[in-house]
Amino acid sequence: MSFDPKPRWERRKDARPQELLGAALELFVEHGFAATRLDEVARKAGVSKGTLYLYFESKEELFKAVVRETILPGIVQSEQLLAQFEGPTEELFRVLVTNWWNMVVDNKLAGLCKLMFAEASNFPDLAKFYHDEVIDRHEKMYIKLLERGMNSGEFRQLDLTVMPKILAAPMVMLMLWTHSFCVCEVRPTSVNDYLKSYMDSALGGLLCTERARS
Amino acid sequence: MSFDPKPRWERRKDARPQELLGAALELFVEHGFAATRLDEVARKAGVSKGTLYLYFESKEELFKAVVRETILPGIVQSEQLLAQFEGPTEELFRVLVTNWWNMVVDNKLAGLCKLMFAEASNFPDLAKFYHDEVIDRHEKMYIKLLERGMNSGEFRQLDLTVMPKILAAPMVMLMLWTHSFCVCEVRPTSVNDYLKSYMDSALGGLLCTERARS
Amino acid sequence: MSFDPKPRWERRKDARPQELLGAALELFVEHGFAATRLDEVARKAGVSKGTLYLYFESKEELFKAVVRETILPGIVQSEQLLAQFEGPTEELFRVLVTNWWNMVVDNKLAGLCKLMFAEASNFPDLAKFYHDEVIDRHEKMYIKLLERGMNSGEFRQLDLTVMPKILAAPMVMLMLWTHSFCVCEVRPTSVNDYLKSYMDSALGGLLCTERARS
Amino acid sequence: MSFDPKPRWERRKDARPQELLGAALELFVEHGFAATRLDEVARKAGVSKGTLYLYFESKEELFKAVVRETILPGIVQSEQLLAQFEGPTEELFRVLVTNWWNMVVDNKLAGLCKLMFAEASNFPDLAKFYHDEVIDRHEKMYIKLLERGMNSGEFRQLDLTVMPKILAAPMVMLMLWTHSFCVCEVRPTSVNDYLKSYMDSALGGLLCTERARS
DNA sequence: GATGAATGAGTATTCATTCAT
DNA sequence: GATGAATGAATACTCATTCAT
Repeated sequence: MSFDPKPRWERRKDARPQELLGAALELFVEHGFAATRLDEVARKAGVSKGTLYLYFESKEELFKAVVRETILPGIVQSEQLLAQFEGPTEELFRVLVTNWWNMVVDNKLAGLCKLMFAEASNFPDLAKFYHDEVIDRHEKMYIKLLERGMNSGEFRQLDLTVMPKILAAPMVMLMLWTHSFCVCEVRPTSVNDYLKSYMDSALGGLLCTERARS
Repeated sequence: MSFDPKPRWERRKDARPQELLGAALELFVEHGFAATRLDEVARKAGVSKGTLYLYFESKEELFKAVVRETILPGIVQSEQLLAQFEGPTEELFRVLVTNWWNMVVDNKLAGLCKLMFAEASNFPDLAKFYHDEVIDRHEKMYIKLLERGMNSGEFRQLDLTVMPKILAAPMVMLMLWTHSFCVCEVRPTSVNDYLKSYMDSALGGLLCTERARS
Repeated sequence: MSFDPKPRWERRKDARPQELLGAALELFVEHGFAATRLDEVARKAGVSKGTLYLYFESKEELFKAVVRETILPGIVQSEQLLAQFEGPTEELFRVLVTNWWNMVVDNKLAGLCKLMFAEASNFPDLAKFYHDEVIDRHEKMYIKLLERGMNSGEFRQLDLTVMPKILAAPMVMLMLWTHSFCVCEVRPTSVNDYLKSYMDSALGGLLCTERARS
Repeated sequence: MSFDPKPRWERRKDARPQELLGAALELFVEHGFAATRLDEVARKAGVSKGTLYLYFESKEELFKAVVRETILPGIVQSEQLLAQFEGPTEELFRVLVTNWWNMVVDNKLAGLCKLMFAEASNFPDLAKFYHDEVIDRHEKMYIKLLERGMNSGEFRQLDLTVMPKILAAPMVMLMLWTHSFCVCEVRPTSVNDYLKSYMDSALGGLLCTERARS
């Protein structure tokens, strides 16, 4: 007969950081940086408040770690897709968009994106990081995409300094949307309809009229 | 006999100083809700801290009042424009967009918009108000605009449940942008170029190919 | 009939700082800097914890204020005495010593002195202040005293770089004593005996005059 | 048959590492009791934090052990010196003083002394120990010294209840000095000059022998 | 024995809110 | 009405102590 005393705590050095980041991610996304209590993060992660400080120097560092750990994996995937795709640029665009949303929908990426917009001005260095590692890389991808289309004659001539932002806007808004005004959304939008109309109208604006006509 | 409709929110004083709301608006936009100190608001408005409480029940109520008071004026102007305009829908679209940005650029509307996205989940009733009074009315305007274009044969057939959001996204993003990642923007975007490309590509997606060709 | 409701608190802008400093002085002297809780200081002063922060920016600033406010008055008095005294230097010495102790005995000066020795290394800038404003001025007084005695032929030639410290030591120790090991003092020393023997031996030394003469 | 007196405090382990006490001594002296982190003590001693608790029940016990272990060796040496010395009492006094400082200067005794004055009121039982084992024994030594001088006719008649304290004061102050206001000492005192003047004036006093005689 | 991850009570500090003046 | 001194609940962070490994 084995006696199984419930230990007061467990040693989980390796698993801890991810558990803490996970709990923090969820709460930061839900309440924002300031309104998230470290007490609550600790409780959600099933540890004591002090344990947080074994792994992160401060609330701010925890926040930064959350952003860094969560954001990067997604961006790499898109970059690979762009590099490897063969076929018409229009299709590549549709693939990228679909893939983007699939990546975003099942983790907290969208919430994190909202969080960054909300807190960027309070954390300039984090904003810099996010800008350089996420926004900028994303824009570079879009530039490559547009250049590909323009070079092949599929797309019309476009202003590459502003089009990436314009093109990405409806996708970013979709992400923000689902974490801000979801609370009061009366007619929940069909994401599939949204994506379809977005891709259609975006391409309508991108494609050469010559081609669009055919 | 005058009809006196009960307003949605109650003016506690007839002479409620706009200075308080003005100071609060600026600081809320600059620092966010949580990081804004009432001390600072009072100082900026040139009153004592206690005075704030003569006019607003709490920090939250002050925030709500700021949003409510500041947001509405803008939306009316656009609605009037839409109702009165005569001429091609394409031109109406360009006028609306230009007007939107002009309205937004010289007051704190853009910052307030960012603030709403950041705080919506913490203030459900405010989110509801914002959704109903701003987002929804804005979407209704866009629906009217699109219907006008579709009815006249200028625009192709569009999904009116999602296109308003998609169409507005680049404008909303422009507003968010200028209050979030401005701190680290290395290549400041030309707003004029942005608006031009936005209108061109949006119309490219909206217009009938037949017309777009000509 | 007057109704006398007990007010939740009283406005005492002018009296507060002294009350706070008084309470803080007593507790700092009793427990040292680190072991003194601001909670307790506030309670002793009859205010809430927050009130402390209306008058002092931090625990450290409170500590500094306590030292500054309490120390200086005493030193001025001794300086005046030295400047005005007429008569033999030996008598001046006895007057200064007696006066010193009288100043010290009825307020918390002695405790503050102990405190400074204990905390000096933790508060370098405060140590500097104390050194310059208290120790140094005190030494200058002793130098004047000794010079006076040497010039008049009353005192023998003395090393003025070290004698002030040596001469003051028994007095300083007496102050420290009463605030450190008082807790375990089995045979309480008679201060009068102490002062008498101190003055006698300081003036005359240990040796028999017969022997000293030879 | 060996007599095994129960020691006043119990060694918990035969091999109780002196390294722990050494590291603790240094840090306690440097930062004071409260500001010394056990983390740091452990790191300096090259052990883990938990290990400290194998040897000492608590931070307080560690502190007490540090004081007890460090203090005693010094005092014995002086006692032996006093018992064995043959020659004039004046010379014995000079030998004792010189020896005292030599003992103190190269270990942390002086720092520990300062520490005791600072913390005595927080550790009454430690204060008692220090008082009985250090201060009292020291005073008894001085009493013997003075009696020796008085009996031999070298010293004049002195109040033995207070003179030991008075006589020791400049030495104690020298120890405190070097660990308190050293941080802001502008004109560093020469210890040799200090000791010389101390011994001279203690023995001879301030007054001219000519005048003292009369 | 030794380790160091985990704990959680404790404390300085902040700031929205109240209310005596 | 206006003020700003006073409040005290709330919270980030620390660190002596414990105990699973």
